Amino acid sequence: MEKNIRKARQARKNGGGSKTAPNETRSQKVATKEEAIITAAMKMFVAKGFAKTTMSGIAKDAGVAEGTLYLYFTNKEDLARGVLAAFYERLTVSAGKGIAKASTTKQRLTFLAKHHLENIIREKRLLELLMVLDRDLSTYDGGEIYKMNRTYVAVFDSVIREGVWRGDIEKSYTHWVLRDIFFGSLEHAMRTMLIKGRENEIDRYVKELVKMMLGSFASSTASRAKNDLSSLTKRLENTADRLDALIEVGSSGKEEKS
Amino acid sequence: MEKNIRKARQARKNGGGSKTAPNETRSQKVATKEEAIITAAMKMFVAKGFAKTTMSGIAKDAGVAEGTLYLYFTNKEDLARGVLAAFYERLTVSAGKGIAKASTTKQRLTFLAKHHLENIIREKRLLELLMVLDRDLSTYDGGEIYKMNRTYVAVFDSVIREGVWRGDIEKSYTHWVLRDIFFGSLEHAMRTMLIKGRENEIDRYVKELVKMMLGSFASSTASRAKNDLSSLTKRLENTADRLDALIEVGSSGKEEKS
DNA sequence: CAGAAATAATGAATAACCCTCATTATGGTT
DNA sequence: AACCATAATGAGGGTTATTCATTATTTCTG
Repeated sequence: MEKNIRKARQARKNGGGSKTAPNETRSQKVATKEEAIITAAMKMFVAKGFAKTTMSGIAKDAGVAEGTLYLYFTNKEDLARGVLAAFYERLTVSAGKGIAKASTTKQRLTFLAKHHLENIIREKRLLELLMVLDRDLSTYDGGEIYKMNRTYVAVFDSVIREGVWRGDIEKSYTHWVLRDIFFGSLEHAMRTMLIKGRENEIDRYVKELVKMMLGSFASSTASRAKNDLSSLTKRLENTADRLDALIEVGSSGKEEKS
Repeated sequence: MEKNIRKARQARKNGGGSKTAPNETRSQKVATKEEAIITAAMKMFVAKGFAKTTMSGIAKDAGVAEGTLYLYFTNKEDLARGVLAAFYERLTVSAGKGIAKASTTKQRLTFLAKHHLENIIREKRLLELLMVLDRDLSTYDGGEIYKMNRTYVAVFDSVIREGVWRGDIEKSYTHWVLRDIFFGSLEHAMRTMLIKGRENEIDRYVKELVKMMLGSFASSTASRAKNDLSSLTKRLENTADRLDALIEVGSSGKEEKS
């Protein structure tokens, strides 16, 4: 019965058509309809959160009957999962693009942090979805969001891995601990920024987080500047910074000053 | 009408009587009844999350009629807020006790981190409440949870302040950034630990987080010098290699093996 | 202490919501 | 054109948060 629709659901991602064009095959129509539903749902979830979003409202906005929603998603939670998956997909793409343009570990981490923070601030309520859907943490592993989240986080992982290889990040840190520190900090920061109206301090926040993650290599060492080791460190830092600057100018024209 | 009950709600915290003793003044009775409601609600929220917790279930467990709940709390969200406030209150007390027993900054941070992580793992679903109630982030400031959260976080703040004063923590870090990094990391860690079944790695996690927060000051001077020398050497080699590569190629932004 | 006044508690009724399913519409195929 | 598998519909069932008219309880007053 609904099996065919569900199959079509997997087969999306290809049809880029946004509006319901006149000459579409049946499965294409199904795909665009699902997109319409997800779009409408995301709009409403972002605007009102999970509880206050109604299925009837989504249906109306997507231009389908209420019952139709249940052909594409088994229930409200499943629909929210679809919304989250789409969100992660978007994030993954834009994060990958940004990383490609940055060369140093510091630049990459900075970009990733800023990118993540800006996005979750813009769509704050989607994180509520994550928590609500985490209800069944045990079965989370197989789910769609989980996979999307994995591929998104993989972007970060690759930056860390290369950072360790380059010697920018202390290798004794456990990978997944670094991940939690990075994303956890940012998501918590989002909350306090929204509460306190500190959205304009994103740059400062990102700077400090990255500094902390890069640890002793990036820190000023000013307070300990008296012995040989410190001077050596400082000199090396200066060299590395100049090298970074050189690479920055050579590879991409834009980017702000450090 | 309900005004008097609400007043009594503020006046709780004093009557320690748990059961409904025969000789109670009216406001005491009200206070114990509210406690019963909050206890029942917390039990259910923790067990089933916000959405699947029903007001009728809470009422039955607390031994009151459904309508009575609405004399003490304006709605389900307000009740959840009360539950969260009670949770923070408990956390604040136990955190304070633990801090008093620890002397060094490292010990204190370690204790706080472990304490927080263990508690939010045990009562994971309460964080879902936080997110759901964050709906009205703008009005959050005046709310009850906000205040309780502030006093809880103040424990952490005092540790940090003293740590900076003692020279254990770099003073260039912004206070609230440190806070976000600390609590955000732990709360995110909780999620991944539950998903991946890594609850047994709490100690390792806490250790790394604290190490990162204390930065270069954490390790003893002797081992630090040795570590730094080898790290410096490696980093210097890496830098030199990258510089060579850069010179050879000219200004291509790509990076690969040395 | 009786009776009045104020306060607290109750639970049936209401409205809103998610979800099901019998029915109808549609697109492709022979 | 007639048929059939698939897609879409929306009224109705069951559940839930919330209200409010009514009842119970405590406190006050003369």
